[in-house]
Amino acid sequence: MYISSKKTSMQQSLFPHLQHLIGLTNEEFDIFLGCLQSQKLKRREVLIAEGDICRYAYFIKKGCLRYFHNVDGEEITGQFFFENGWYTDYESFLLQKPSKQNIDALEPTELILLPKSELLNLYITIPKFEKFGRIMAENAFLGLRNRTELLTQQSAEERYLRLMKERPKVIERVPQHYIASYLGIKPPSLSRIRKRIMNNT
Amino acid sequence: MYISSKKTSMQQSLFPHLQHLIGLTNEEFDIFLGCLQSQKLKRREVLIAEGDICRYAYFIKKGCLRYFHNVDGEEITGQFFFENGWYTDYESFLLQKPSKQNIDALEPTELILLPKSELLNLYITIPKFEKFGRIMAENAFLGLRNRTELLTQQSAEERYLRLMKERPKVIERVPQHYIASYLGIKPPSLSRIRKRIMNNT
DNA sequence: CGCGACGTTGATTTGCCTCAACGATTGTGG
DNA sequence: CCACAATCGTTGAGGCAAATCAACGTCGCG
Repeated sequence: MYISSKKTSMQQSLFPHLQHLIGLTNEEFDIFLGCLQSQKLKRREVLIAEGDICRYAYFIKKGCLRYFHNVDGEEITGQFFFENGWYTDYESFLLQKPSKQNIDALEPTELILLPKSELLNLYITIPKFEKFGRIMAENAFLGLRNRTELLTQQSAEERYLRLMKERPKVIERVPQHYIASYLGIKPPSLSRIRKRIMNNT
Repeated sequence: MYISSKKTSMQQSLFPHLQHLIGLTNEEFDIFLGCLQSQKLKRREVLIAEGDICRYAYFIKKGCLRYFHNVDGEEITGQFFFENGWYTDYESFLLQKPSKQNIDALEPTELILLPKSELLNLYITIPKFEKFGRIMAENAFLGLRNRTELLTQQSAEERYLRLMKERPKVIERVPQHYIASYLGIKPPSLSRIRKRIMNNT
């Protein structure tokens, strides 16, 4: 069986991922590959800035993204995304209107890009991709629901403990002041909370 | 053209809604109608309790639903839904696992029910419904995103002002202590905020 | 080296919570 | 029809967690 070099480089992560999701044939996967582009980001490089229109869904091959928005000149971090997951700015991507948020890379990051226009074609040529789009939306929903639930947790300390338990990757790989922002508090407060936790164990 | 009495009663709200969404033919809409059930709720009646598995997507024909979950015996209100919109407990509906939340009616409410099993059938028999499922998920996502954004707003007063501006229906129709819970504060605090706003205008 | 980014710590302020008491309104049973 | 309870919003007093403001130490990097 012929396997393109592009496919070879991607199949470690993307192919099994999609295989699992919607059970593509090799032929269908080749069509899919034809739609893709790729992009690398340096640490701190901005992928989407506020006001941009998001025209891609991104598969994170390696690295880490975060999104944030500005309120009164202050960055509010909304979420972190790690390798082997999809990310897109749903609101902008779906409605093709200017993004309210910014996305940047916290580490050197490698992305695979699926343009919206190609996705719309895939919906038609390979109807299975409707399922793909649906699952993407559902996952985005569940991720967001998780964070909202976290935010409604009472005290900042509880929120931090929960984050430690549920997503240790975030604690390990993300600078502390971003975590503070994600939890809805300021860096000095997070520092004190960490101190308190250290002492109580 | 033949129109069933059931369709007649529903088409004012549901038919145009779906027509707009995915452009069903009359034939397809009839199949869809065959899948539906209906249900009425009194004020305060519970639709889904924590631990239940949500087996339906609900179209709200009339009335108002809210969902909430319990943290340490306290109700945290998560969202309000009004007539002419869909609601389902996505996490429970998608994964068919026990719901973490409760849904009740804030007013006498009339619902149209679409069972999950029927929806899965529709995905197969009328592939257009994949689009329906996708749009439902997308809308659920956008609604949730709205609330999360609201919660990350700094002060409770700002959050309340924004809610007033963006969803006056909530202010008009929902009892104040539910609004307080939705904004992440306690009723006495909301009362004081309202007082402050009255004086400053 | 010198600068910027990041985390920590102290002193003070503040926004919201808690607890409690009190009207106003609505609903209900005698 | 009235008496009573339940629900809901308001108001006051006091407390606390996190914000603010500011200074300082450390690390990494051009």
